[in-house]
Amino acid sequence: MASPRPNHPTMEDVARAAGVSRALVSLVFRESPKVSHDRRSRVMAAADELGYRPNAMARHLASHTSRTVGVLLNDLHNPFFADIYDGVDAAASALGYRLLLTAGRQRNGSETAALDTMLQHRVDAMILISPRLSSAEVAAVSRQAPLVVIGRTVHSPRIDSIMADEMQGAFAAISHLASLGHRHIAHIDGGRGAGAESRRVGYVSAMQRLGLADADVVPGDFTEMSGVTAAAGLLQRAKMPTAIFASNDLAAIGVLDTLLDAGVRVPDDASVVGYDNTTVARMRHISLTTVDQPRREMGEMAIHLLDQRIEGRRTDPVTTLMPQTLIVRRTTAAPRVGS
Amino acid sequence: MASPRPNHPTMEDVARAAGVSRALVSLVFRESPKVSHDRRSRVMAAADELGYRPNAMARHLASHTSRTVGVLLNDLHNPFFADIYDGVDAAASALGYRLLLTAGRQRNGSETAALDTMLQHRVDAMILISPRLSSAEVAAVSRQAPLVVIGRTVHSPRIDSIMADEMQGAFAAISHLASLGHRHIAHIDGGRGAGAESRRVGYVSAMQRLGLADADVVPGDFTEMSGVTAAAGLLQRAKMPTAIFASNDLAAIGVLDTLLDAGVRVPDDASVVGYDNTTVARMRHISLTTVDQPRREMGEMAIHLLDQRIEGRRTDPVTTLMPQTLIVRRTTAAPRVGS
DNA sequence: TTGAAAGCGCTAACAA
DNA sequence: TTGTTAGCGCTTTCAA
Repeated sequence: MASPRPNHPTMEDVARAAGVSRALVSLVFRESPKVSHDRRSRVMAAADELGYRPNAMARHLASHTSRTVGVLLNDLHNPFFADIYDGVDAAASALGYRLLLTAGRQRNGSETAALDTMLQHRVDAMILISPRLSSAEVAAVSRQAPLVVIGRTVHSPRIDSIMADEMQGAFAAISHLASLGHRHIAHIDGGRGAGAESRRVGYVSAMQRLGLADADVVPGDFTEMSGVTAAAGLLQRAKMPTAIFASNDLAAIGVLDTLLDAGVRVPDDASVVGYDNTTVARMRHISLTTVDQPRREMGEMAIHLLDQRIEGRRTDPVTTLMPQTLIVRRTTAAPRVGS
Repeated sequence: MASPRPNHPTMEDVARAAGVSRALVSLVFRESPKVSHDRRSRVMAAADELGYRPNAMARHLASHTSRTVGVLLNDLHNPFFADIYDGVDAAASALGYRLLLTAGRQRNGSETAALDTMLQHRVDAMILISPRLSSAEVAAVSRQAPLVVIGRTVHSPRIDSIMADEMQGAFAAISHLASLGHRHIAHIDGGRGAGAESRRVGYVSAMQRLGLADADVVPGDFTEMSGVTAAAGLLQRAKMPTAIFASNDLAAIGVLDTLLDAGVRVPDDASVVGYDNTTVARMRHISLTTVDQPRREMGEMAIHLLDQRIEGRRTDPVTTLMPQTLIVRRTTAAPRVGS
C-alpha cells in the first residue's frame, strides 16, 4: 500500500484563498499582461501561502503544447555529450524551452524505450546525440516529432543533422604536421567508431593533397589499448614515421605512453596528434595537440534548428557541418634533422 | 505561427479501429490480466496500425501517480555522477520507475528551477546528487516529495542521505602506506570541496592511530593546479615526505606531474595516493593508487530508499554510509631505505 | 468482461 | 479586466 501523496493544492484552492476566480489565477500563472497588479500580487501571495505549484501535466494536456524538447544522451559517461548538453541547455533556456533528458543504457533497446517515454510525454521535438538506433528507426520516430540528430546524418523530411567536419579537422592536423616538416605521418584508425571513417578519409586525402608520403593507416578502435598496440607495431618498423595522427585522444594517449616506455621522446623524437580535445588532452601531464570540436555550439545549433521547425519557419531538412579547430600543445614539433 | 502538431491518435481512435470500448483499450495498456488474449491482440494491432502511444500526461493526471522519480544531476561533466546515475537507472528500471533527469547549470538558481520543473511534473520522489542548494531549501522541497540526497546529509523527516565513508577511505589509504613502511605522509587538502573535510579528518586520525609522524596538511582545493602548487612546496622542504595522500585524483595528478618534472621518480622516490578512482586514475599512463567509491551501488541504494518510502514501508529518515575500497596501482611502493 | 459517466487540474474561447 | 463554460485524454468507479 502506497503512502498518501502530498495533497497538492490546485488553482481552485488558490482562487478561493485569494478570493478570485480560477481563470484569473490561470492568467496570472501564464503571465498574462491583462491582470491588474493588485490582483496579481494577491494571487501570488495566496499561492505562496499554500505552496501552490502549477500542475504541468494538466497544463500540457489542456494546452496541447509543452514547449519541451526531449534530449537523448546515449552515454552519460562521455564528456563530449556533457559539453553538447551545455549548449543545448543554454539555448533552450534562452528560447524558453524546457528540457526532458533521458540517458540510454547498455541494455539493448533502451534507446527505443527512452524515445518512447519522451513521445508519451508529447515533447514538441527531440535531440538525439549519437544515437545507436538504426536510421530506419530514427526516421520512424521523426513522424511523431521533429528531430535533430547530432553526429550522424539521417535522411528524412523532418530530421536535421549536425555533423563535425572531420575531413577538415583531419586536414588541419596533417597540414600542421606538414608545416613543421613532417612527411611520414601514420594514422591510427578509429574502426567503427563515430567519425572514424571521415577522419581516415580526411587523413588520406590530406596526405595526397599536401604531397606527403603514402598514406599509412594502422588499424585501431578509439581505445587507449588500440593506441598502445598500434604504437608498439610502429616501433618494430625499420623506419618509424616521424609523426602519428591518432583518430582520437584516447588512442593518442596509448601511443604517448608506449613511446615513453620505449624511450622515444615526444615531441623531440616523434610528434603525436589526437582528436576531440578531451579533458585529458588538456592536462599538463599530457598536453596533447589535438583537434577540437565546437561541442557547445553544436548543442546550441540543435535548439535553433528545432525552434525554426516548431515555430514553422522552416520545413526542409538541413545538415550543418561544424568547423574544427586544431589546438597546438606540447606533443608536436619539427622532426629531428635527418630522420 | 506554430506548425501544426502531429495529430496523435487517442484511445478513442484505437477503440474504434479495434471495434471495442475505450475502457477495454485502457485496460490493455495498463496490462490488466482480465482481458482476453484475443481482444488484447486486436487492440495492440489497431494501436500499432495507428501509431498510437498513450498520453503520459493524461494518464498521470487521471491516475494521480506517475511512478516517476526525478534526478537532479548538478554537473553532467562529472563522471562520478554518470556512474551513480547508472546505478539509479538500473534499480529504477528493475522496480518499474521512470526517470526524469535534469541537470543543473552554472547559473545560480538553476537548481531551484530544475527542482521546480520536476515538482511541476509531480514526480513521486527525487534524488539530488551533490546539490549546491542550502539545507533549508532542500528541506523545504522535501515537503512536496520524499528525497534522497547523495553526498550530503540534510536532516528532515522525509530526506534520506547516502554518504561515502570518507573517514574509512582515508584510513585505508594511510594504512596501506604505513604497511609499506611510510611514516612521513603529507595530505593535500581539498578545501571546501565535497568530502574534503572528512578526508582530512580521516587522514589526521589515521596518522595518530597508526602512530605515524605528525599530521602534515598542505592547503589545496581539488584541482590539478592545487596539486602542482602543493607538490612544489613540498619539494622545497629540507626533508620531503616519502608519501603524499591527495584529497582527490585530480590533485594527485598535479603532484605526479610536478614530481616528474623535478626528477623525483614515483613510486621509487615517493609514493602518491589519490581519491575517487576516476577514469584518469585507471589510465596506464597514470596508473594511480586511489580510493574507490561504490558509485553504482550508491545510485541503486537511492532508488531502494525511495521505493521504501513510496510504497509506505518506511517513514523514518536513514543515512547510509557506503564503504570505500583502496585500489592499489603503480604509484605506491615501499620508501627507499634511509629516506 | 464490457460500457457509461464522472472527473483529474488546467487552458481557451467567449461573455460580461 | 474578470468570470463562465467546455473540453484535453485518460483512469476509475459502478453497473450491466
